[in-house]
Amino acid sequence: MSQSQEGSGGEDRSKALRIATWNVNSINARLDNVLAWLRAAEPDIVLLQEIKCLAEAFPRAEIEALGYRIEIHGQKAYNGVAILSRAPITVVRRGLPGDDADAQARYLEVDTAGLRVAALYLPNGNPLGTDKFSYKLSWMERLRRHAAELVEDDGPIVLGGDYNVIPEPLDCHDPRAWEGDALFQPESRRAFRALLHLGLTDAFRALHPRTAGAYTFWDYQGGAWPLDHGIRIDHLLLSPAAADRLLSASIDRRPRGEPKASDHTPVLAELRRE
DNA sequence: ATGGTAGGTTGCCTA
Repeated sequence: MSQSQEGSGGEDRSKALRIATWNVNSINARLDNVLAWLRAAEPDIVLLQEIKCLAEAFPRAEIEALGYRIEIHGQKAYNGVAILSRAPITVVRRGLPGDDADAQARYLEVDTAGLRVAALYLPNGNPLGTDKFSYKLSWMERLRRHAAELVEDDGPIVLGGDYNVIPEPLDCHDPRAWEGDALFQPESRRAFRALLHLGLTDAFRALHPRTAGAYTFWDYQGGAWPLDHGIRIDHLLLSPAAADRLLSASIDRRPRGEPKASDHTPVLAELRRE
């Protein structure tokens, strides 16, 4: 039997499924950067955060022209998440369950390409001692409860986004500089670990357990990017069935160095196709 | 050193 006869049906079937998350800090301010990156990186699924617009203001046509379907949970000026996929998308829910009074657009969950996928933009939580920090912690508890329900199903799930949590000292240039920050508080880190304890896998850290300097965010202020004073706060968390298919995980630093860059850069994972 | 930069509902809020 010729090897080349096996798997006839196209090279695409053997290529990995590429899923990315990127906080773009306004999709309209970032459109040229996003289009260039989509062409270069060729992801199959992209989770976007901080689109900062309602669905009707999203630059849908330009992104659809590159072959993506789009679903949006938008908000004017603040927050907002979207999911792009080369495969058909079915929306499961807009908004995180657990607080009907919460109007902030930070969560979108869909089925696409045989996966359950959520794009999330976790509250920043600064400054400490305010309702912003308590909102962050209550949002994380809502996420934990919802994720616990999701993982009861044995299917492949990807919960990706801007978690606004530095999981470990290894994930920042100078841990002392972040001591008073909501992103590095013991409560925030404990709530992140509680997600891992549900059986979720941090895709990047699982494959690069000791890699330092693997940042996804560099503040616009203080020369953080040229000094490489970054933090790793954008994460792809995988259910066991998704983690079993994990082939690679990486951070693409190039977009952060482009003109008019977002302060975040994309995180990518490759999953074996079923 | 409570600064600095960037985006949007801009002379203020969020990050």
